[in-house]
Amino acid sequence: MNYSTSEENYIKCIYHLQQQTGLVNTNSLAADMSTRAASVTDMLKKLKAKKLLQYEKYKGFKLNEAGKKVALEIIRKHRLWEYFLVEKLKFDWDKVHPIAEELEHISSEELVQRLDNFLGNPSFDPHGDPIPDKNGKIPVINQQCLSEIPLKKSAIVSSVSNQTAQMLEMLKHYNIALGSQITVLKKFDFDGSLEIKVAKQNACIVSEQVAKNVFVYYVQ
Amino acid sequence: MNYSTSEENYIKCIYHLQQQTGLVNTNSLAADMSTRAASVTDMLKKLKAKKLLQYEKYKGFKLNEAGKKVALEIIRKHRLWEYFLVEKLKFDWDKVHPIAEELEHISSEELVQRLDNFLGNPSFDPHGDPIPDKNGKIPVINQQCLSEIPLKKSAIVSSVSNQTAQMLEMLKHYNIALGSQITVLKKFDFDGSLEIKVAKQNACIVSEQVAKNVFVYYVQ
DNA sequence: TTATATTTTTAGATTTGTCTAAATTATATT
DNA sequence: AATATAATTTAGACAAATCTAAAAATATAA
Repeated sequence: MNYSTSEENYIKCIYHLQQQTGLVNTNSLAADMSTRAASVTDMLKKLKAKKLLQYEKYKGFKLNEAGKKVALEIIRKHRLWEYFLVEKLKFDWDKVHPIAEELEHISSEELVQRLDNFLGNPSFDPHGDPIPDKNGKIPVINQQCLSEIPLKKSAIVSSVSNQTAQMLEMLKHYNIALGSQITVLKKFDFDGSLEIKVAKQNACIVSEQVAKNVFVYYVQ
Repeated sequence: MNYSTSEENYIKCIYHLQQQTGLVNTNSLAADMSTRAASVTDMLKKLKAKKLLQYEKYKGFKLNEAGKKVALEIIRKHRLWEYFLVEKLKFDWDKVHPIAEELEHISSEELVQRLDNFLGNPSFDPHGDPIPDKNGKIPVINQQCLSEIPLKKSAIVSSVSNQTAQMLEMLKHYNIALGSQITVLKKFDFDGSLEIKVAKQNACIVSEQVAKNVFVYYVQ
């Protein structure tokens, strides 16, 4: 089956919302898609007719297994292209999202598979988000929020949940990137800020807000 | 200015047709676009309104300078992506056209420029067609048809005008690729076929039909 | 040069995806 | 439980891109 760009954008967006909330409602999807609730209702009917959606009028909705499969294919393409843009074309990671939004709708399956191989079958995109494989299987990583790890335990940065240009700027300043080694030295109860050591640099202090958006996994 | 995928496809197609015929007529564009004459007329009005087209009802049409500039940007993207698909993703050259037809509509200018640099600023695509630079300048090559070059003169294959899978199969069999060195040893008046030597291989005979679709340039 | 054939355009319909405004259903409040 | 508020859907309209069928313009041929 082949879906329009618009259908694919809805599918992807529903997927992300239902990951958080289980059932999705019309208004939140409209907000996330920057469109009107009436337009969402129109599309819900189409996706239900195409058997991608569990949907009862006024009762909320979510993708069924077929819908999730389609969503994961789109997400796979999006993240592989993001990886390509950052690793091969040397884009800054905060610039690649809108371009990947276009590239993810290129339909050739062979293209995706060859791109995957060309890139060395990466498991995570430049933001640390997992890249589903061709069967829709998502690599899992045992990650924890930087603000919650024990003191003195060495950890590696695996993803960043706030992916704005402002956040990138901060992380660049701290010299924090995906793969950076971090140890938390002290937690200040006053404002929740942390004293951390990034790799072999001098210790520094990050705000609770920053810490809550940085995810890490343990090495040892 | 930003154009729809449909508009871009028309612009590109008009460009190719007017390269051959000067003025383009409705029916031939409809044939090349696999659409109806009425649809072409509709689009011509739009492109004229957007000041890309010289068009008088019933009198034929052609792109003006602004239209040609847009066409060359699309062709540039198409050929850069074809180069990427063949050189980096290892697609066969007869498989890449439909994928490049999709990729050429990705809008980011920065993407095109970075892709160009990543590929090493190639001048010709995998079919030997010239890749316009960012200013729309097309590299010229002094090429001649294989069927018309003098005997014993060494030449390099620069492009192939018939780009079907069938042709590719023949050329693969003869071990002829872009960049191959060819010398014509003898011309048979009986059927126009040529005895040629490809690089350091044994001499072989190609039909007039093949020879007419292979273009070369001289080395010395 | 008149009649015929071909090409091109117009008129009006259709599909997809969107919208506004109004109606309907669900939820919250008193 | 009745009513007010919020969420959702329906009805009807619109723009883009296409189509068919008919009309108009141009080209060709007797």
